[in-house]
Amino acid sequence: MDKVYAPREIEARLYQRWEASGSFAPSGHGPPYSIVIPPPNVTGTLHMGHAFQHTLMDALTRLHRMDGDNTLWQPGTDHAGIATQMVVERQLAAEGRSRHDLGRDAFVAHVWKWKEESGGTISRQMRRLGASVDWSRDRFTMDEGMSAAVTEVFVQLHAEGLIYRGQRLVNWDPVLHTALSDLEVIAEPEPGHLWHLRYPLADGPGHVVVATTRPETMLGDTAVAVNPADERYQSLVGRQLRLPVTGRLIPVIADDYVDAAFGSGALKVTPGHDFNDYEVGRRHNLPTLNIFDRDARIVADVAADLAAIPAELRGLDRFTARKRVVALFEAQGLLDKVEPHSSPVPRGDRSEAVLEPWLTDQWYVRIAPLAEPAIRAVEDGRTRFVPESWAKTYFQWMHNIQDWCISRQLWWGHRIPAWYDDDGNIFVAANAEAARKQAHRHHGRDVPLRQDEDVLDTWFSSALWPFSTLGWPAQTPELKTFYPTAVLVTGFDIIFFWVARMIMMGLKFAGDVPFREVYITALIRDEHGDKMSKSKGNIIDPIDLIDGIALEPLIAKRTSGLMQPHLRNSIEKSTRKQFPNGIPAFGTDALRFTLAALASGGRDIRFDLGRVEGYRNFCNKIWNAARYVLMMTEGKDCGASGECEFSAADWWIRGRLQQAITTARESLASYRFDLAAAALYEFTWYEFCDWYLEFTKPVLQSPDATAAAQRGTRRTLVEVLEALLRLMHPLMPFITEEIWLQIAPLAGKAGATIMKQPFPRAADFSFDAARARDIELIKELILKLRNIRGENDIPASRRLEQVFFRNASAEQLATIQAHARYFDRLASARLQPFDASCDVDTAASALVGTLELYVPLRGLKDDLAAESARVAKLQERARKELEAVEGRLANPEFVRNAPPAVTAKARERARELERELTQLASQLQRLEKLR
RNA sequence: GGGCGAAUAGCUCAGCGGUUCAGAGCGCCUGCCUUACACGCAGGAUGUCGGGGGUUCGAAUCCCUCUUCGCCCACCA
Repeated sequence: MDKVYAPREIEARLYQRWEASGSFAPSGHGPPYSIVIPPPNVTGTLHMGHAFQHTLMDALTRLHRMDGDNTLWQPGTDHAGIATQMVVERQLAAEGRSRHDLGRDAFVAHVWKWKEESGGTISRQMRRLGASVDWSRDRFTMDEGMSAAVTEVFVQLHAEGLIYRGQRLVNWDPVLHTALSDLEVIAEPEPGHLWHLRYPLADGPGHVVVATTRPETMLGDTAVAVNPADERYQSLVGRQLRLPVTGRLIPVIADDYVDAAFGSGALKVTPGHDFNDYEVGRRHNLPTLNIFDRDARIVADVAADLAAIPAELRGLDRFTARKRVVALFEAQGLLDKVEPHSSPVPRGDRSEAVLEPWLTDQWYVRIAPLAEPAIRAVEDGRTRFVPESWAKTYFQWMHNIQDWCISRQLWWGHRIPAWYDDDGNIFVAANAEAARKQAHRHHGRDVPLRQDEDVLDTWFSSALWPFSTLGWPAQTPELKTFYPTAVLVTGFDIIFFWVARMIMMGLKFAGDVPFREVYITALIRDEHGDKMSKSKGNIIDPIDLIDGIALEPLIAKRTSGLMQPHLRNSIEKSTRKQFPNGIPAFGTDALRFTLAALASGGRDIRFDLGRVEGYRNFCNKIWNAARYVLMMTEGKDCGASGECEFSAADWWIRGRLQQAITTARESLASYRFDLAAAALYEFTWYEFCDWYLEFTKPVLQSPDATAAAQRGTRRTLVEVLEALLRLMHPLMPFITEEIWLQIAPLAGKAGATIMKQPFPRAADFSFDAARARDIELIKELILKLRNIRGENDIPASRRLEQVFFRNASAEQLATIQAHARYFDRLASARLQPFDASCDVDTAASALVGTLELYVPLRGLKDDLAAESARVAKLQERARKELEAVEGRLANPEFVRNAPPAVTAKARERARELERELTQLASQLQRLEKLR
């Protein structure tokens, strides 16, 4: 083995072996355990969020697989309708072409081709992370099977009246030319203006002032509304106004929706281009005028009822039109005033284009009937959110859920299984043939049909993912075995988009909740707490943490393909500052362990490179511990033959391992990966390496140790390490496998891979608490000695030949004498019973219980100032604590009310501290006397 | 407007059904290349646990309130 752990070659070799041997496929005979992956965009690349979630899913999968469960981690990718189409269209645009140049069929074929070429990136990256997904079951949302499930669900929901086609306002993206669902709208306040416009009365002098952020929409106004209780306007309700610019007549109406305190208290009503106005219009039977075309330009060809739009405005973009309309008002003296005003502007989450409420025909899911059982499923715990507080978020949205617009005017996606005849009749069917039959029945003859041009929202197919990937609508064995899945691991950003919809669809079509638990992970942010994004230039590619990357390539990566090229310089600067030497290679296990260690219950994780480095060091620590164990045991008798004699240290480390196993198991069961990681780290480093390995040295390297004792220690060494590797394997698959393959035979274990070995159970280890107890005393004595040594600057090379102790119990005496070699080796000290040769006056001393320890300093350290300072510090500390404890004991309420165990403990502690203080005081006195 | 989080050592975070709970990593200080590991070893320093109030024998931990920061939903044109 090399002195330093070199992950790169090991990782590649092991993953290939695992995959080739089919180790990822379900095979356990225990209860089924399944996780479906949140399908990443097929065209995308892995980001830190994926690495994070995949690490956790893989840890769970490996844990359950080791436990013997019939374990499936279902992989797959999502066609990501809008995102993918945009990427491909951008590529075409770079060649000076548009999708319309190609035509629908050729374009879709083009996207498929590109998917085949680039779709492998994600799976390659997942392999680098060690993801043990069953690749043989890889799925894509537009596969035949998935598409069949989509059609089946659509047809059935339609048959039940839960999918309908309707004309209403939608969020229209005038750049992408598609409708969007409410969830895809991001509304952030943006600075703008509030224009106060005068609308003259039609039948006399005077006017009403309306305030608006969107003056251009006045071309579609069909009323002005005031609050019915607003006395200022009561006399005007029912009268007509002459809408400027157009000359149309519109009524003044009264509606509670209007806030009398806002603006002028009079609201221009544009039912065709505002969601609230649309509702007002419906209540008052107002006409709805559509003044924009699909590009959100003022309609160029003029419908009869819009004839009043002046020619000069036709065809203008809405923002140009805005300026023109304002100018027209101003020219006519109808512009009352303009105020700066900030208001939310709705933008598409993908295109970032300003959306336009637009009247169109779209397909909707009537969602309330589906939501109701999904609410109950979470209420009664059939699906449990972890952390639980996310259930509130879920409920809040579900209780206010709106019908879901599922049609998109895109080409990439599942085409809607609906056909139209020339009369506008709709035939929804699984395929064209079935639709034709329906039409034939309806008409009594064959009629020409054309299929709906639209495709479905990407999330429609995602909603079916937990059962469609398992073969639904066919009742496959996989579906029976693995549905419902055990847990969904995902981020809170898609609770509405995805989690809620899966629960609704799962209950509706698969007859049960899709997962028993939803573990909501935190969001990975950069070191400043900012979201990682391409445009901020703060993205860290998980693969770069694994392999490392030099500064220049990193800068190139972060600054290439920027949507806003002007950010280039600042990104380069901050990158140079943060990573002056690029990023070193840390290896997969270090990254995975870091991600697990960061997975506490919070919502945000600030990614800290220092942590990765620390855990890279941890990998190296494990590696070297294994090297040591191998050196000590390879080719030697590890207890296979002959009696084993186990030392106190051997028993002690078993006990500590048991504790680590228990903590790790409990932590993983409750998704506290951070606590599991901490338990493993602490056991490995602070107990196994710092203490136990050191305890083995005097036994294994000393000629006077018996063969039985050496066998016992070797056996413990290999057994504990072997179990520890299994314990760590779910989080650190590579290093554990690499070492395990070498250690397992020594521990008497056979197997081709650690992956299929049982995850340790505390009960696997017999443990003798009484035998282990000696170690606590030994550790404490060694720590005191080291403290004295350190504070007095006595170099480690200087042996403490004479350390005296007195007031030891018989048991303590026996322990110390039996373990002389531990003190020799770990503290470089020799302990002996107190006698007259010990010069107490010039000795450093310490107290362990009643046992007094003396380290004569004469000849080692003649200046006693350091020792004085050390003792004074201890005294101060003890005095403070005693004060606190006595204060508590002096309180009669405490003595009366606190549980007896607590008061007894406090009294005991007080006695201890008093003893300590007495000793420290006399010590200090002696030291001071000599100075 | 409604809902949800967070505030603990210089930094990133544990601890939050109450009495050795004031912790970890990184950073910092002092010694050490002690044949598993300098990606290391040994020793050490560091915080009125955001402010205020309350409950209690006892609160970082429970309750109220304030301040600051963040997120989600709704959106008064």
